[in-house]
Amino acid sequence: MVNPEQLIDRLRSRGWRLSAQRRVVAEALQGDHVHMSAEEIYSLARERLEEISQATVYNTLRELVSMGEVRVLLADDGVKRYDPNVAVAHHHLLCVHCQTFKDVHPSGDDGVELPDAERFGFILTGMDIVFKGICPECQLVLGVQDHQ
Amino acid sequence: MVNPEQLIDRLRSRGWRLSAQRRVVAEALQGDHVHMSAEEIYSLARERLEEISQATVYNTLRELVSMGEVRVLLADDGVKRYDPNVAVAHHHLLCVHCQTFKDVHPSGDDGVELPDAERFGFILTGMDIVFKGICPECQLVLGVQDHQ
DNA sequence: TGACGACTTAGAACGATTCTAAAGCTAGAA
DNA sequence: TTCTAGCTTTAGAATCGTTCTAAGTCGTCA
Repeated sequence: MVNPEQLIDRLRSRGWRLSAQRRVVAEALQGDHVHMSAEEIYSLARERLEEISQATVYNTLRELVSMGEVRVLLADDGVKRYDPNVAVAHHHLLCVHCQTFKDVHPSGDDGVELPDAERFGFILTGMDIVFKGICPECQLVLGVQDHQ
Repeated sequence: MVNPEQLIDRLRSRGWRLSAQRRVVAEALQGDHVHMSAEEIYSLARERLEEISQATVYNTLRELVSMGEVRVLLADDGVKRYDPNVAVAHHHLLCVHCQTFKDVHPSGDDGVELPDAERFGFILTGMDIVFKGICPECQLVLGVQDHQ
């Protein structure tokens, strides 16, 4: 598990000016949540600092992403989710119904390679694996069963 | 290479009513293009059928997706691209600069597995692998070089 | 104290997509 | 052939997440 202070500590040590607004956004991110949307982060931040504006949440998130401290995930609904867990390599499991992401560490992922003939002259910078499925809560809602 | 008539043939044999508008959308999809956005498909369709409306393009694409004949890809810009090549299993290579997708067939992808302990009770329905990189055209634009 | 730069804010603007309500087509019945 | 019911198309409005704008606030350093 990630040290809950990690993100804020990293930001401080990078000399990032830590206003009250930025702090509540960072705190919301590093809590033990699934990866949240900007909207969810906004409402969580608001519980702690009522005056914070949506624009500040968006500004802060955009800045954290461009600093490389937070990663953006796009669910199938097109809405961005924010993943603060950049320090540890991992992939994702997405519920196709409720669009929730979970971090996962698949086996065999280091064996995946793109043959030269399929690189089309690209400079490769990364690879993401997304498993898709239906989470337990949505299985109940949908009335589906896991036959395995 | 996919038979260029495949998509339209499949649709016809499924009893899908093939209007002029739907035909030009399907033809645009199955041409030898990279995976296009709705906007790009609209302008291509328009070259062949000037009166076609944007709404029809969106309606048709949505229907093709829900029929399972076309797959949606979300680039990092949040804009949907449409992949008509559902018949053959494949993964994707995305240019992080121009957001173009190419189909690829990595090696070792069948060795990737999610351990039981990491499934969190999900019913798994699929796995997508997306390689990211910079395409040759964008390398020129950006002035970066491939050192390998 | 003043001034500058960084940060925040409300609200407008934006862009992709979906919705709405009306009009147009088409296949098959009469 | 004509009629009709249902599917399809249309323009434009609406939606929603996100970004932009321009003004206001704050903190820091001289």
